Amino acid sequence: MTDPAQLDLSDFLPYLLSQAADRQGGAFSPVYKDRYGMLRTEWRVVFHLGQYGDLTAKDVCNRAQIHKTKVSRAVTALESKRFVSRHTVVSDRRHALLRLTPLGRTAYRDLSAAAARFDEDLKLRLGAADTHTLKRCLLKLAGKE
Amino acid sequence: MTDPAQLDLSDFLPYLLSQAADRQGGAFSPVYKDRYGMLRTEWRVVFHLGQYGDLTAKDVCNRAQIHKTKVSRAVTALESKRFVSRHTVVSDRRHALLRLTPLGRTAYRDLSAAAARFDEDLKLRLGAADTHTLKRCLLKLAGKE
DNA sequence: AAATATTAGTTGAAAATGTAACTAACAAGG
DNA sequence: CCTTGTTAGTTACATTTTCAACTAATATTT
Repeated sequence: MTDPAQLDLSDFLPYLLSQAADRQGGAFSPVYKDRYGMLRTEWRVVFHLGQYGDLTAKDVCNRAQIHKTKVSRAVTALESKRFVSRHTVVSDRRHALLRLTPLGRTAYRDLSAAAARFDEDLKLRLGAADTHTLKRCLLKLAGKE
Repeated sequence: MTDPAQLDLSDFLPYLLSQAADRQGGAFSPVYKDRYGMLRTEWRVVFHLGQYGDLTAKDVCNRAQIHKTKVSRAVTALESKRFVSRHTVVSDRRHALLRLTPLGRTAYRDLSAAAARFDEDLKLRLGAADTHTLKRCLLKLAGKE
């Protein structure tokens, strides 16, 4: 019933990517979920603010390639959990800079340390050379080469 | 404001994986969406049935690592669109084998050919050697080594 | 064979997401 | 200024996903 003239499932890159992303994303999610009650998008916003300093929601959208409605909702949630505060820009009141609160910063440090360990672990499993190639390919496929 | 002692965002594998998966998955989705009005899970079910022949919903869940409720709803949709038919197993009436209809088989052939072209294209962009390493790594990360 | 446990699959309610329409603030042309 | 256009961000509504409870069929235990 199989059709060898066609593609092998385990050879289709979008499928492999999504399987690997689901699995690894799922393996990491308990860290931000259980420790801080964050959703994935919230954790990403925190990650970006921690890495790049204060950003507007728009900046986060552009850098992380997340839709503005998702970011908007994540920020609202992060604000109500006191991880992030908003600061309207006086010179253009359409913009609001997002800033980690002390609580948010603590969470960021903890989470990014956990992420670094997680990543280190994967590197050990894959080997340095393959990890390097893998990340280079993924950057390309993510459209950020 | 950045924190170099911590992890670089573009180095965190789960993040890279999800970015690459989103991008490539998004690039392929118009194919099954526009041509056959399928959702991603529906396309995956069709893909599995086309590749491995008749399977139960449970089989699809196991192979594709999709939750049973998602598969159940995808199958209902595929059935109403006449891509798939159900066949209760007489020896154990809890099971129902899923089978592509002629329409479903035609769709599968078309889609898997499109997928093969898509994949071939990516291979060209990444190069054969990197593609090979990439897929090997992804299989490992997907837990299917 | 009756009671209990498992397994396949479905369904309903709640949460999350996507799409489109919206508001508010600024910019630019007339 | 005053229409028109653009940009940042929110909100409303429809679609999807998730989680938990459920049904139906079979297996197991007593």
